[in-house]
Amino acid sequence: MNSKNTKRITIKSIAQQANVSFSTVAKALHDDPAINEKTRERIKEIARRANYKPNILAKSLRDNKTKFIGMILNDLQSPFYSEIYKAVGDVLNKRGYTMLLSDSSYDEMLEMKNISTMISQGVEGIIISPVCKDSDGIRLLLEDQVKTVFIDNHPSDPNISCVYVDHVEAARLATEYLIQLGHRKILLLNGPEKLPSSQDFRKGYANTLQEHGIEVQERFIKYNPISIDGTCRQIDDIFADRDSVGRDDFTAILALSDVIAIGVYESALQHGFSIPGKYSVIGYDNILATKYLNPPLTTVQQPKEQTGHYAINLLLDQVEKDLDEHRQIILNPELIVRASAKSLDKTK
Amino acid sequence: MNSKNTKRITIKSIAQQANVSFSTVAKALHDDPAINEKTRERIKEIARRANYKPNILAKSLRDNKTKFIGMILNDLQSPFYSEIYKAVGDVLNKRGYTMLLSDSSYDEMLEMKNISTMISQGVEGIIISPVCKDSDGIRLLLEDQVKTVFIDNHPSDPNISCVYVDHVEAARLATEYLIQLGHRKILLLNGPEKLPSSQDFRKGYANTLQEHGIEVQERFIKYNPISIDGTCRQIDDIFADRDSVGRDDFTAILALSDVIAIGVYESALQHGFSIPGKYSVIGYDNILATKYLNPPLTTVQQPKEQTGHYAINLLLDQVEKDLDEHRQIILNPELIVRASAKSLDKTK
DNA sequence: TTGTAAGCGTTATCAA
DNA sequence: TTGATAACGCTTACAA
Repeated sequence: MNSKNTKRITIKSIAQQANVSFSTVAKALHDDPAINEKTRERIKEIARRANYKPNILAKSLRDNKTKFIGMILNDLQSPFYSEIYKAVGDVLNKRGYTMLLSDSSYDEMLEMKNISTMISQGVEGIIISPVCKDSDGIRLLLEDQVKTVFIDNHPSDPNISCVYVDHVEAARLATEYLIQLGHRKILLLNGPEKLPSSQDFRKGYANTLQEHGIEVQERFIKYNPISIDGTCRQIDDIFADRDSVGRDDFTAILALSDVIAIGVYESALQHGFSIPGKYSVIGYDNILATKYLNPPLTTVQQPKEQTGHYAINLLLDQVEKDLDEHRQIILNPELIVRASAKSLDKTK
Repeated sequence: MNSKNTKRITIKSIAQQANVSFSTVAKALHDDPAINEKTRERIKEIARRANYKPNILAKSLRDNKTKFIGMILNDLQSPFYSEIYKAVGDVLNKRGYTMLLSDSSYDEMLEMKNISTMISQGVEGIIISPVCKDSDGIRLLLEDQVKTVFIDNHPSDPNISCVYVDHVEAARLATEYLIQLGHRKILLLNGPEKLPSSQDFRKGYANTLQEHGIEVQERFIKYNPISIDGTCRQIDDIFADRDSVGRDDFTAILALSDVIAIGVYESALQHGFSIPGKYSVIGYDNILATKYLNPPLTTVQQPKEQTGHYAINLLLDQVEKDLDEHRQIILNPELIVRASAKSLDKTK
């Protein structure tokens, strides 16, 4: 906004210049045919020269429509999310909306604050990747009847729309594949424990082990931040015998996210172990560049762009038609076999 | 926002319930000591129970402060930008601001629209990575005296603050290194031609060649979108002899962005050439995961988080102190030697 | 201690 | 064809 000394151009200031009332200016700028063509053009010319831009806030206040859509994610930097909001942003732009973006950093308090602020700002709808199920923030969203679409997760309340990939199935796909390759001791690097996707992923992992008669050991399930550093610290603990799991207790690693998998790659460099020689590794998301890693990362693909498109279209439909109809869209994960996981038999 | 049938909680509606005037409510909610403690608590309790959230837009309209900061970038999805706005977002959050984010997609028209919308929305400042120097959008920014910080580029007008990495130097670093390795025919994959960073990068490349007595050939400088696909199409053209450059005319590739470099990796897979066997490759940005590529990508590091921090602090200082002081912060690039570029001598 | 009124920049209704 | 007026929700003198 301008410095205090430069005053804003408004319909009023234009009215003064044009020697008409401000409501005449308003009409002229809206091409109201009631206004004399000459005055209209004269006014529009003045507005143009002054670089007049309507104050959307004032307009919003008046007609109770802001054209703001809020987007609340857990890590703006994550390539996983960025593909999603790229897709969302494109649609928003085309349909004349503006995106308010904020980052909850996997923190329930911050999420609450973000939601609250956005409601205050009059967002017409929110796309959120929730920190956990049933947080205060989510309760607020429900009580205030804010149009909401969950992504990356299904809400426990059916009164909310959502678009998500079936994480249970994703973990099943990966675990099944590892078992086929002969792995029975699989370390699960599962991100933040409260994260809904983490819980589902764990379920898919555990179910599949059980189906194959393999015991699920809690000590094989690790919760750490989704970051390269966080992952390295976990592996460091294992290699320094500070963990209940020893370095030779497992043969494969399943990661909740490709970023975590990349953390394992970093660890491999640091500790000098080989992938998939020492450990087979499978990631999740299929983010940019995983195909070109050394070795190419075997991972489970999430349709990220699709997620974004579905989510924003669902939301905008609700917003524009003022519907209270809810839909749950479940997308399918897909195993992408590359070279970071290999058969145990051949290695022995 | 709520459905049409659910009406919003306002100080007025609370006033009705509490049987006081709406200004009493306003004061009570602001802990005005003038209000009787009992009434104050009673009012606050009603507000709490009703989940009252102030309408920030109305407040903004009144006191001409929105606490909105706009961020306009060229590709939301790019890992390069996402590290930057992660940093910006963190600061914004802490200081009570909200980020409006939009994507110009390297399109001058879109940029203009984005700027214009944001001004309409009353942003108090803008961080922009401009599509080109001297666009209409930038002119608008100047005329309206919007507090602005350029990133990834230096404005031709000194009246704008900026934070950027010296792209000329970055290209020099990379080119110098390639020349040291014995390369003299270096293909430059330089992104969109109008992009300011592209022009600087080219300059650094050309200057360095000349300093070493190597002729700068226009046909070696290619302009393509910054994407894997766009890069592949360029290499395809070369391999299909549809280009003025033949596949054996050069020994190294310098890319304006790691994303482009990754495109070359994809091409290598498709056409079966080896990196650095056939071509040495150097990228720019040092985005996530480039360290683990096969081969690890030699690239030039940009301090992205730092860029974000400097930019937002610079901007917020201007905004909050209403200063018209401008600063240009130049950050230094750094060559990161890994394994995608190698000496020519040894290959022969 | 509480209430009244004006104003922020719009839009829309009604009167002139 | 143009102008006056009220309203959106909030803050803040000022009056009671």
